[in-house]
Amino acid sequence: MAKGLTKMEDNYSQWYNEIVMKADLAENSAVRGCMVIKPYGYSIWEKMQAVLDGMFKETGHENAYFPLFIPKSFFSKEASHVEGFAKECAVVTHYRLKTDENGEIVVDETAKLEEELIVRPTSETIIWNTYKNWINSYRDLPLLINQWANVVRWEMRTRLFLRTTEFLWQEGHTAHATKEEALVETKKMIGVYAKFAEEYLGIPVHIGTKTEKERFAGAEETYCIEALMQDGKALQAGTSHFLAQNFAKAFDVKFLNKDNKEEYVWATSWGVSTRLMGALIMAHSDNNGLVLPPKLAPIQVVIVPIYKSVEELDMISERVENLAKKLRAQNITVKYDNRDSQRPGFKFAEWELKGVPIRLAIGPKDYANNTWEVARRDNFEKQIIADDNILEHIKTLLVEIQENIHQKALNFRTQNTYKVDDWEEFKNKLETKPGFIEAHWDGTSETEEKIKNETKATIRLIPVNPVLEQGKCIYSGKPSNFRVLFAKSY
RNA sequence: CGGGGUGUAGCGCAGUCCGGUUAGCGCACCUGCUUUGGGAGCAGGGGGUCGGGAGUUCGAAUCUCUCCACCCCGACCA
Repeated sequence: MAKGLTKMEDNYSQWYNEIVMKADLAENSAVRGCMVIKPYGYSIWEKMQAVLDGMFKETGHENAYFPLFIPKSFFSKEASHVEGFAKECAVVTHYRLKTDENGEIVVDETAKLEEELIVRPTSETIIWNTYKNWINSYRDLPLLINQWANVVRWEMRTRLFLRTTEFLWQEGHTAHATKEEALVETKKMIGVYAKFAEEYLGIPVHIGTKTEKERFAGAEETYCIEALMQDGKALQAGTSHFLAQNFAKAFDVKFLNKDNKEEYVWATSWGVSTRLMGALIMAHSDNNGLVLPPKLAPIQVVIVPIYKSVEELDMISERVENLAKKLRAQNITVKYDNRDSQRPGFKFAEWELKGVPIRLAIGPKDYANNTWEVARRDNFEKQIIADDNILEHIKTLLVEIQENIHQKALNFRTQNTYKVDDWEEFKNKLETKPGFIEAHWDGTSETEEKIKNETKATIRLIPVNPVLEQGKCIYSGKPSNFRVLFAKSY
């Protein structure tokens, strides 16, 4: 058991916070609600970015960059959009400081902005204002743009990675000639997110649409992926919105079609954020610390030497460097932990805390026998492997660990997903064994609201292709044709 | 933003109620020696705006006011 790490079953949120900090992923900063992402944590984010960026480009998107500031007036152009974000905006009102008579630095009241600038909470408005100039003809469409950026949402309560005032994300903003094409894009991108979650994060996700209440401000349809965390709460891991012609109308973005007729452009937007870091931590980690899927681990293999003398270390180091070179040639990231200041046991514990998938140890015995001790982070199994086979073994093992992590998460989700048809059981499950609940719903916002108020559970999503079956709404008893997915959520 | 809690060395804490030597302890850090197959031992050493500001007092980590930050529970949200 890791020293000083709170157990997940004793206090889940404390366990989470400790992993984030002890594994050197991030820490709180001097600014309320804003975190410092530390190098180890940031390198995981960089890996996520690289993979996602590649997937966006494969699907025809290009990167661009739009301003951090948005004129206040832009927000009022789309009614539901402003309503959704107004309560959590940072506003820039002045552009100068001065030293007052007491030598204090104060805001120079004479330097007041004519129109306040909003620090973007999301970029639909500034982007659609720009698209107006870019789009004239159907030949300019589709316009497939993504931007990597930081955004600010002034949340009341923040948590490292899960909800910070400033966060990093990507936001795709596409423009299309037809509704059908925009809908295809919306679904395509939620598919990209789901593939990324399953294959890279190793997190199984459900795909579906949000209810009207939970929909993005300004969207006509919101697709989402939802994942289950180890405390039985759901986490929205990515969203893709069909914005219809709402923003085109708000910003007057029209194009001439082949028949020389003016039409409004159809829009989508989609995003994932550093919240994925939170998902990654909460989905896989254990009481020994972080567990990273090999595909996203900054260090895939760590090598710890065991020695008694400098001569012994030199001998071992030569063999280690030899293997490290071969591993790097296969694009496997290796860390040789030859610090003399720490003993092996300390290093073992530390690299487990940091989630490194594979640990190799080599001491005099292994050196003499031409072997390596191989330990996996996901299930703690140890094996002695001959030097001749070590390269192939590691390659296979990395694949195996990636799969095993995903499988474990999938098993967990299966064991914590319940079909419930009785209201009392519904409430009881949420209190005693939270997880996903598949239940019938009458399709009304009133019922959704009442269920939320009485149980804290929300409809996470409406399945894309629901299994049709006759049933009765868990709350109202009214008829329903399929089940929706309920859970308590982050 | 409402309720509760916390803030003393890099980390974890004692001291605060009841003001009074030079503010302690453990881990970490530095030096040396011995060690090294699951979080080493001994010896020596360095490090403090007691969260910030103002006030009460001969004297404040301790009392008062105020501001800030963090944690937990709600409401809001990715």
